[in-house]
Amino acid sequence: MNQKVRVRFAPSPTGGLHIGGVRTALYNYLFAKKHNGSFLLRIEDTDQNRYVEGAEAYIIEALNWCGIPFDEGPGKDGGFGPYRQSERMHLYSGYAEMLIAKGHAYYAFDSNEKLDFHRKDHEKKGETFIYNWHNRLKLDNSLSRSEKETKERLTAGEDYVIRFKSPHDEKLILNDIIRGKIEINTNALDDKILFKSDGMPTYHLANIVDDHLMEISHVIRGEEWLPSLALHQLLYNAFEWQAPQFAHLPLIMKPAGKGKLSKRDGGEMGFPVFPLSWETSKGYREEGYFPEAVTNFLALLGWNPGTEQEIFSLTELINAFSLERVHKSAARFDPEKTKWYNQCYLQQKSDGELAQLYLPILQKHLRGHPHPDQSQFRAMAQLTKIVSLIKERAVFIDDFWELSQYFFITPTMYDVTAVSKQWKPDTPELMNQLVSILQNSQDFSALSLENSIKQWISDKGLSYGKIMPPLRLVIVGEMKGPNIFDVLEVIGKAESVSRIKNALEKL
RNA sequence: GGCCCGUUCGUCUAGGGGUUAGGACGCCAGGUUUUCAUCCUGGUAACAGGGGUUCAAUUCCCCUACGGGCUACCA
Repeated sequence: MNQKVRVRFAPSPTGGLHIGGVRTALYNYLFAKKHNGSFLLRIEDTDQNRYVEGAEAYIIEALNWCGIPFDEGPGKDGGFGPYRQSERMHLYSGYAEMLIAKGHAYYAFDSNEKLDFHRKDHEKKGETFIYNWHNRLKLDNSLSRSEKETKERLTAGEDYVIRFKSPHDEKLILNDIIRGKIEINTNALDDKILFKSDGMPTYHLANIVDDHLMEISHVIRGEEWLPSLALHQLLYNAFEWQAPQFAHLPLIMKPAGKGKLSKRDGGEMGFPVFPLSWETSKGYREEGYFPEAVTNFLALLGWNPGTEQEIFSLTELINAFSLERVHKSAARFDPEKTKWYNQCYLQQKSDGELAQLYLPILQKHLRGHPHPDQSQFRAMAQLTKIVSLIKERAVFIDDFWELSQYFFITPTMYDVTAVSKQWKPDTPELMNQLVSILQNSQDFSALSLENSIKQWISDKGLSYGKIMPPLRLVIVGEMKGPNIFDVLEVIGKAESVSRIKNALEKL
């Protein structure tokens, strides 16, 4: 590659960025970093009607949260700005005129109503109305009217659009890094509008002009753009510009049902489709996913390095990534696997780091839950210990509370089926004896407790089954959790004893 | 309808003219942990169909089916 790699992610600020868009951004980012290139963010806000306040800030925040910040973009000028198309409006009309001057575009005056009528009329006959070579001379435009008339109507201020004059009977050979050679007959193409009557360029014009001006070397975008590739190539040819290389990414499909993943699927299907919450729809961040997990599963959705490795840091992804190994076929999104990724990343984190993340959540839960020993559990060392005991059961940090609440709050309810199964007539007496053993323990460490309790069990000729399950039941409240001796050590002698006594009263 | 793209276990995928078609998620079973979970071991399950080409096709070509995208003065 002799040209400097410059790629762009070019969303339109119409709402929250959905996860497919994040993947497109990610692939652009990985490709740029892999080739020491630049990753730009360009805001394509040429459609005033669909503009949504706050969407741009959302996109930037989402990219940053994912750990894939852009090198150039709004607020980060790299010499190719501005990066919002609304701030580049002065550029586009000149290029549209240039195309007209070269005979590659023309003015068209057809009203929306008229075109709608043609479309409906064709539809009735089972045909499709295409505005192109076969009928453009029968329609109302500068090709079908005299130069004089066109000029008059333009100066009179009549509404017009500028259309691209798609060639007739040409065979176009397009190239896509992922899909290879694609042949298209230009006869099926329509004369796309490049410049709207409101004075705004359409996507097609603005996109090509900006990609050229910003010296974009590779256009990496979703497959929904594949049908426009011919037009875009034709535009580059018409301008006599060198086109960038193209790579069209496979779409991400809904986990169930038909069609591509859309912004609405999140709420309906019970998993996030947004990186960050957007309006009423929860985001991956708010649901407790780690950004590393999100980028990891997204990267592997539609691409893989050909090895059996599944866990990749961002740096590893950069090193391993290549567009050639991106798939051609669409991938169905799998929420279960995304959870698995999160679980992997959670297990990889240190107990101390997890404790830090848990602390605010814990404090929220503990509010309004008076506990005599609450202060001691706020000590980070203690919390780190608790986290180390429970984390293997967790997928999200939020799971920690459910998994550890009995460390902080004395159980008041006992699992009913466990009670009927474990609480025998002689259990209270045995528990009483256990209380005195605990009370007499000088060393309340897990190891020492385990020794003395096991010693007692074997001295008395008791079975573990008579002691251990009921002990867990009275300490935890249910038949779950880490090693019971570790739990005893953490909650301490006084609390351990009082929990047994509580249970003796209640059961 | 037209144009374009695609098709390997339920899902994500590896592979590629001769393989016991490999891995991961999920699911199931066993082991460990006297609990739960983790972990380990094993199991389940796939080349859409039909024609070619070839000594040989899941792999190459064609057709069909199915899936998907586009078909706006939206991106």
